[in-house]
Amino acid sequence: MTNEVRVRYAPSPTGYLHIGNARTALFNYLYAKHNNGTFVIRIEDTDAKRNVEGGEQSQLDYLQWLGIEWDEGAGRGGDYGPYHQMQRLHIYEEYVEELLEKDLAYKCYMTAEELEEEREAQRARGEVPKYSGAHSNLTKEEQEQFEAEGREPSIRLRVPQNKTYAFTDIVRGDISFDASDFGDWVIVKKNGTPTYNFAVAIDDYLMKISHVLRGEEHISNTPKQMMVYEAFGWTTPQFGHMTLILNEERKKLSKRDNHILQFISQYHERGYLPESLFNFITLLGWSPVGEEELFTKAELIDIFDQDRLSTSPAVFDPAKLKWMNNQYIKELTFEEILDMTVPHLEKAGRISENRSEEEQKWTEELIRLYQPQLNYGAEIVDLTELFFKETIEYDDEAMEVLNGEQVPEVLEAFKRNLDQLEEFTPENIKPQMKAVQKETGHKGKKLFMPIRVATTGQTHGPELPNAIHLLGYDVVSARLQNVLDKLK
RNA sequence: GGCCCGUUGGUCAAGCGGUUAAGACACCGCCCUUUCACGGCGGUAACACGGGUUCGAGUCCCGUACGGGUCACCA
Repeated sequence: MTNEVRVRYAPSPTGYLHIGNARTALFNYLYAKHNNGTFVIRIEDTDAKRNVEGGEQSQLDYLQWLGIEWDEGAGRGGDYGPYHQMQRLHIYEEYVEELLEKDLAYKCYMTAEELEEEREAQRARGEVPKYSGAHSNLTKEEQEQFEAEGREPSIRLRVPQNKTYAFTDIVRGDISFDASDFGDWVIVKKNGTPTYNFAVAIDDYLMKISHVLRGEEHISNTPKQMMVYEAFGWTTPQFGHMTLILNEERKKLSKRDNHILQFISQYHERGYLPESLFNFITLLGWSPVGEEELFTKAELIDIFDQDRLSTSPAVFDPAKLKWMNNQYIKELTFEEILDMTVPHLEKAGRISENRSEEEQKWTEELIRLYQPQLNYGAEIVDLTELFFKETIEYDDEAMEVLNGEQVPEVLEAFKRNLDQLEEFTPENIKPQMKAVQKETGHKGKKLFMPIRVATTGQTHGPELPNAIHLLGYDVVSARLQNVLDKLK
């Protein structure tokens, strides 16, 4: 037995990579890299009905996009393959045979209906539903009888009674389960494929997995897997169960949640950076020593410490992710920011795909205007809305500004000055404000806010002379006139 | 309902028997900017409750409450 750290992430291709999956993969990755271990990816595709087309590839692609690389497994090969469970059926068969021979497992011919009846009856009696063991001691003749009826058997593991399954969880410490809470459970379905808890145990053993880090929802699967190890006389890996990630309703993040973007692909599409997602997800359920929160992948690998995994669930806060992404965007070059924003403007139909040089310049100036506050690529569309609206509405806050008594005077003067401008450039526009100040005696908020609100419709917005320039003389002039008319 | 896990500000969280109970996001205020954004500074805000143990409990133990997970021939 070596001390080599080997961990795995074992997705099933029943969907796409979502935050919860990514988090599990991430911590396994960090643990492996921190300990110079091996990170394996195994595909658990035994539920053929639920597998979705392209799911596996998509998950692997997004893992890579996040910067989570694996050393062994799906798409990469290795010494312990194959890494798809459906290609390992012959392996499970051998082990099942062994259990059958040793009478540690047996064939059960009960139908789904019979089992359901049994459970119903138990519930009616106020008992916890649990397989009764009705077929645990069938005679050869009885088995043949069922076979003759055309029944297909499933195979169940004999669960030892009067036993406690205890383990020391890497995250939570000692956890134990009473074997009597479990009935003999199915290890091979009627269709011949192994069940999750069985295949996992076999594979983790054969792939020499040393540490199993997974979500808290697997705690109650652990004793079942321990039973398999026990049946074969194997020693178990170390288990560690990480906290769940919750939505703002404090429920496990589920695929049908509409408050929060669930899938990594959605963050990619909206223009989040993989580095910030990596950083952010790491801080969900784990905390570093010290007060710093922004870390590169290399730093995280270096400082990762499984003892600092937390035991209570974490609510996913999109606002903090935005902030963190903004921090990463600030490190980008302007070229990179263009790459992450321009496609969104194109897609929204705000700018043409085949832009003239002039439109390109305008676009770049527009994006530069919002660069400091940009949280994610797609946000540029909302942020810049005022530049594409025909008419603007003034909300209460805006109206309050426009109702100031100095407003008509300021706007009139400003408009008059703009009218006389030969070149409508930011450099020329700015002095006009100064001129209005001199002329009317109003300055600061009293000067700028009316102009800002009248031209942009917002009390918060981008650098004013540039915004006015980008809007163009015609629009600005019309908007100013419109407000002046209204105020009369 | 049984079993399992958890409970420090709105959220993420530090804390590992003695602290003025960190820090971050969000929120609010001030400063910078003649406005806005960025940035800087500051503020509001927390140990679920009840019993123990202890000279001393956010920290240890036991209950209660609340929250979550899981109870498949899904993974």
